Amino acid sequence: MARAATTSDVFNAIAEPRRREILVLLRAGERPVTELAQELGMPQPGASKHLRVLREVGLVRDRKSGKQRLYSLDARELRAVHEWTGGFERFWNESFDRLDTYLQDIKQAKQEE
Amino acid sequence: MARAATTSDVFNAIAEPRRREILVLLRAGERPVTELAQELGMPQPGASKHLRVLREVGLVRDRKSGKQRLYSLDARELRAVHEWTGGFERFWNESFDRLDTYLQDIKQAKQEE
DNA sequence: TTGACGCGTACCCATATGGGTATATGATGA
DNA sequence: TCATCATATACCCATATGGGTACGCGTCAA
Repeated sequence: MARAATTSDVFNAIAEPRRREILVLLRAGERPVTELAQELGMPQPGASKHLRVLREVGLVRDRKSGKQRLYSLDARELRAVHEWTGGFERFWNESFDRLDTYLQDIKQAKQEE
Repeated sequence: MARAATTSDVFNAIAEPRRREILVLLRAGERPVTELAQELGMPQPGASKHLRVLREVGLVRDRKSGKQRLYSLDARELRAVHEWTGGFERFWNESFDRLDTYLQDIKQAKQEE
């Protein structure tokens, strides 16, 4: 069954380093494929494929402009990832040495409810 | 060349829904593999494999306890993901309709420097 | 020492993935 | 209409991935 389709999951879409680079590049504004490919140091078809994945999960948009197709960022989906990881914030804030104690406190508090 | 090794990249490690579930489950405290497998509704070897990936990227730790091996969360690496996505915050906060204007403003401000 | 647990690994398999090259498609300008 | 530029697709390939099953290994109790 392999992994869930990349094209349907934002987490999977940003699992690719190149795609993350593309998103970062697009923060500076919309860009045509060729330019992105150049900045990534990869052939155009490769960039196009990555952009397709990003488009299908909704992380980028495109609009035609003459012969070109300009891609732009649509970061809304990234918010979900940000919030999901945010759900672990108290765990990385806790000193790891104290984590055990911390968990025991929670457990105990729960039993006392 | 396929994708970068899952075992070396946190983004890749959390691209798997099951692995994300495991992390969530571990927020409640350390657990043995069998229990996790049960809660995930998957055979133990499968859970072990996912746990191995999580361990190799440093998202979980394990300690032996008699016949069991207890896994616990180490969310520190998730912070990187949280911060990376956080770098896009201003983009999902901006109304998308206004994004163009926003970018132009930035561009103009830059030229005026 | 033996048997039962709890777990990690080895294998095998179907499939998704990313890269590369060639080529189809679309739009523009002469 | 034709040549050209900008992109997307179609293929082909090597490889990583996740799932399932069988099994090896260490630990504990009797």
